[in-house]
Amino acid sequence: MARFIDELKRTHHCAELRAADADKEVVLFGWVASYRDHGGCVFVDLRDREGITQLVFDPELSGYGDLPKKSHDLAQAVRTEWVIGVRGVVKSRGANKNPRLPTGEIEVHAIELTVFNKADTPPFEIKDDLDTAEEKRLQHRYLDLRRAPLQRTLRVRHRINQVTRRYFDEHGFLELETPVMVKYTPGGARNFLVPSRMNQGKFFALAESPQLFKQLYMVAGFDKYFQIVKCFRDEDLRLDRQPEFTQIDVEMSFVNQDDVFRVMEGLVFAVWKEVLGIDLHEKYPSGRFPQMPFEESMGQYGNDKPDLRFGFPHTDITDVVIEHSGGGIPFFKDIADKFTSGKYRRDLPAEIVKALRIPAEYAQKLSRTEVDKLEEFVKGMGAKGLARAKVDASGNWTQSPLAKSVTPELRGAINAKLGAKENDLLFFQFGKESTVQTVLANLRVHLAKKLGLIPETGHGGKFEFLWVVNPPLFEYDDDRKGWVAAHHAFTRPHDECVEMLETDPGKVLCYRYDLVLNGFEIGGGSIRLHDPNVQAKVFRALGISDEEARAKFGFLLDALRYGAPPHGGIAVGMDRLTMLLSGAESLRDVIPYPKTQKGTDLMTDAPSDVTNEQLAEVAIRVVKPETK
RNA sequence: GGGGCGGUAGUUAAGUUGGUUAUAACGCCGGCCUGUCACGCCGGAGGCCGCGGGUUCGAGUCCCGUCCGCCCCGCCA
Repeated sequence: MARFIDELKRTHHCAELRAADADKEVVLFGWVASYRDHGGCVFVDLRDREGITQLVFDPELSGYGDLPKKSHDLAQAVRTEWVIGVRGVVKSRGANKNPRLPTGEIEVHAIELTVFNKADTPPFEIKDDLDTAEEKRLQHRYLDLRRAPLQRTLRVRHRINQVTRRYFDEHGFLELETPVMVKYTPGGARNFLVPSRMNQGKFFALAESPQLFKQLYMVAGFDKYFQIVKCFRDEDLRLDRQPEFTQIDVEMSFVNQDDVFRVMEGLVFAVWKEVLGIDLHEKYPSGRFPQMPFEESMGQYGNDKPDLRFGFPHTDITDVVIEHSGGGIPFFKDIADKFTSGKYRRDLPAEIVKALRIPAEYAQKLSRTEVDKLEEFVKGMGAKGLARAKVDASGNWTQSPLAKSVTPELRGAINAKLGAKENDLLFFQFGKESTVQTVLANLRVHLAKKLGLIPETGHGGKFEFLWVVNPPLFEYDDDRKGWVAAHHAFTRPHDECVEMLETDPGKVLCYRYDLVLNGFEIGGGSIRLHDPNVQAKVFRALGISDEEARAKFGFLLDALRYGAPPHGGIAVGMDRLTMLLSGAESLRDVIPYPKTQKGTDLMTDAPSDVTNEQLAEVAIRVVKPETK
């Protein structure tokens, strides 16, 4: 029988003891966060997942177990990150309280010590405000996770999971599972492939989402489903994108878009209340989040996930430029001519001109050098340059490459459309629509950060929720010169748009929606197509033949014919939600064991080579890339 | 696939126009100290300057290549 653990059980955790516990005999287990050797006595900060308790090794009291009696030897009793157990007596600290610790009123005078395990000096200190490179932290993630900030974050994840389960259970949802190993389906995100040993030469895909299976649950009559589920996408990583991530996945029958919104708003309100203690009713008294049409979002913010914590909307001035035949500016004239000659159409992707107005009060905070540097910033995103203009008292443009050539008429019209006033700063982007949108969307956020307009997230943070609604069902694919599904081919078009499926597919709007928080898309979903006739029309508009549809989605199409209820749902990015809720700056800070930007795990060194024998079992031969 | 930033003791950084012994702080080790809690004081150890090649009398520093990490575009909801 070991003395500690077998005989001496832990009585308290390290954030538990208070003045009222004075004179109790206690047993604590934990890690040595730090020690302070005062020659006679030694102070030790003992840490577990709950907090810190100060231990005192005093030669007057000690002498049992691993705790030496002589003061000189006490100094050697423990080292940082050793795992120890202590039996001792709780004592008030009297005048020596530490107000910064919850347990600061007391300390535990150690009588008996055991060293469960010694520890090598860690590669970085286990402290809250660490500035060690993320690369080093990921190599020793178990040590990084020992730090309080990450422990707090994972507790937030835990809370979100618990609140989610309780919320959906109370609202009549069933938590049902779906396969991770699924049939490969083309389109959408790239799948991770899993070779089948028993069916050599064939492959499973890791599910990029439970999409089809949750719809089949609806056909089966389960009515309300949810799942907290891992999903996998073999795409390049970003700050807010990991190849393996968690979704709160939801599907409901007999609902419209607004019904889905209400359920999800209820969940978000519950999570904010229980995790952050924030009542979102103060900001959203109706319990509802605002909604914005997709088109408006693209027009004003250049993307479908606007950060509404600050202003700076864009303005599309293509029409103004066309009206003035380019207004003396060669690049503008070139674009205007293509429209007047009929080469470009306003209803198809083309070249556009957009402007971003920074009001004088903010513009004056930007130095000329800073504004010059923006040129490099936008070039990194594919922009050819960044035309700008400072507006003077009489509406003239200064500090601008456009100032000399622009006609007073166009300048006046643009000023009027933008509401430009003295000392405002105008930025212009023109060219391919998608590039202009991306560049200005990022420039808008970049400037807001530079100007300090983006407040802290997390506790006490500012939260701006938004539903982006009614996007087009199709988007134009310039390479294929045709319409392709903007999301997937099973989103329900607005009823009044159904007849335009054949005549004017670009104008067809659909019941698809994204939940946006502070510039991040934290959820997305749609009302699904349950009517086989409309489904057939959508396939036709996409140029998908019956055979092709059958080959790709046969089982779903079959299912829809056997009595599919009207249904719809949504998936919330649980990791992003945690990131925004906890104020973390990266998804990697809220995922316990994340991948690097190259999709590798620095701790386990995955992915790794496998043997030829392993490959032979699954009938795979590695063909080395040709050497140059 | 493309653009940008970075890699120097265990960690974070400094390192001049190329110049002889590569600095500092924290950490670590040893000594002293009974009220610290970022303890204090004294001393010490610790370097493949990411890797490979080149230029040069001489490279942490300049050039070429390459690997790794991060941010962005493409891609992806």
